[in-house]
Amino acid sequence: MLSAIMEDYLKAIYYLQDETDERVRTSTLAEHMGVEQPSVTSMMKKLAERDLVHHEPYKGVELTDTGIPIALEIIRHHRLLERYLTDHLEYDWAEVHDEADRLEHHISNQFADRIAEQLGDPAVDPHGDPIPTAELDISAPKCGETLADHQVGDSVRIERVPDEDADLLRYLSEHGIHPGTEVEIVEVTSFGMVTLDLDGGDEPVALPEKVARSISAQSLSEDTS
Amino acid sequence: MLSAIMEDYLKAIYYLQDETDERVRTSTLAEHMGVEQPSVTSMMKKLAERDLVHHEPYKGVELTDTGIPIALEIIRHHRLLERYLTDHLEYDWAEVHDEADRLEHHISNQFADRIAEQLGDPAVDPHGDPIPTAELDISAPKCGETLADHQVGDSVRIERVPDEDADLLRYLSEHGIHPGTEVEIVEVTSFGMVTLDLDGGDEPVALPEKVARSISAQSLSEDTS
DNA sequence: GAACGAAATTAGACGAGACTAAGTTTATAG
DNA sequence: CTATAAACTTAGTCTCGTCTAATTTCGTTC
Ligand SMILES: [Mn+2]
Ligand SMILES: [Mn+2]
Ligand SMILES: [Mn+2]
Ligand SMILES: [Mn+2]
Repeated sequence: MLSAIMEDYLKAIYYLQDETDERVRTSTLAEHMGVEQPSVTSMMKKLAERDLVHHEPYKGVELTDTGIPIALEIIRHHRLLERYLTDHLEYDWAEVHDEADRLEHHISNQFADRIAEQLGDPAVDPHGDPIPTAELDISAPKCGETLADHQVGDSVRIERVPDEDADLLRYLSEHGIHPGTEVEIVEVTSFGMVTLDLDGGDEPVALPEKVARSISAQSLSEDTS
Repeated sequence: MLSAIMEDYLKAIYYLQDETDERVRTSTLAEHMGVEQPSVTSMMKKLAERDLVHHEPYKGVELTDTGIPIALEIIRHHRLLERYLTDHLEYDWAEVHDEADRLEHHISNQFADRIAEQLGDPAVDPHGDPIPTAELDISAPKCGETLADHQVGDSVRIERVPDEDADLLRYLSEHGIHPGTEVEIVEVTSFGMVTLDLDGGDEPVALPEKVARSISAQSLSEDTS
């Protein structure tokens, strides 16, 4: 019924809506999809026509109750595929995003359910993002705190990393940083460089503050359990 | 570079060319693709433009040396996917064709190579069709003899079955007929009904002659080895 | 070898999804 | 409360892959 392109728009709206909790703006969507604004406006009309989004002209769009489960279905496909590619097909986590971004539109729900079963219904994808269940329940979207929100001296556990920049992912995995890794923040410079010490020794790892702000991390304080 | 649709045309031309060894006619292709003739003509122009087919107006098309490997790549994807779906994801062989027919255009060669490796580089797909290697070598396209070519009393081994009719595949597997099954032809009626006896006992299986002609089968005579 | 029917091609249109250029609306500043 | 810049939408065009209707070519028959 829906084209792959329409599905990608719905997915993008879901992500952006999740981030800001406001209506998603045409310009934001255009940038995220890599198209010009008029393309977005025209697509929003089509999606509104089908009751998948509510479009308030000049104000932005949001997913309707019909649109949300469709977006979640695609996100489920995407994240299950990523998990499957890394766990069963020896893909590097830096390579999985593009492959999943294509395949997510073309696998059946049956395919998704079968690989979920093979994987033992995993809760998160290789980058730490939660995988919606077959009933499309999704756990806590995003826990808020990032590496940049902590102080020098804090010990934190990496929760999730952004999955779209392959170069960054390669850099991170080369330096042993995955969801689950425990690190201590050892330096934050005035010019925006964050340095981490890995639990497992080795060299400290430096990250631009912009990157630090894109990586979720939770305090390792007493009340962690 | 090529759209999924273009790939499907190339694949169709390969199949049809393989069957008849002549140039493929516009009408044949139109029927196979489920489109009208002018759609085929216009697509053939585009493919000829890119040197993937040679189009002799009013006579038909054939794949060029550039077009053949592209068709074989898609066929490799298709058959590997079918094998993978049945062997690793518990699909029934009647369900795999449609899923593979979509995914074949969207998986990378890397994905294909990885599942080939996991499967141990299988030579044939679940329906008995040969799988091209990563170097795009393909073994004996089609051995010629079908169930309908044998006499009453002959014992034969099923080599391959057509993979596009899910109902037929369900019927065959319910009656224990797969590539590798050994059967004896026990009756051929004047009104086109072929009856088989399975090696493993049970009831005889009846097939319309049209179906019998679509199933490859090799004599189990002495010189089989 | 002319005529006819089948097969193929050309011509023209449409929907999807993109673009550029031009016109509106909104928000913000003075 | 008006002026202006940014954001958004509208208008019109393009390519892709399809369609129907009209025309051309081929192969065969008389
Ligand atoms: Mn996608
Ligand atoms: Mn991911
Ligand atoms: Mn296909
Ligand atoms: Mn097959």
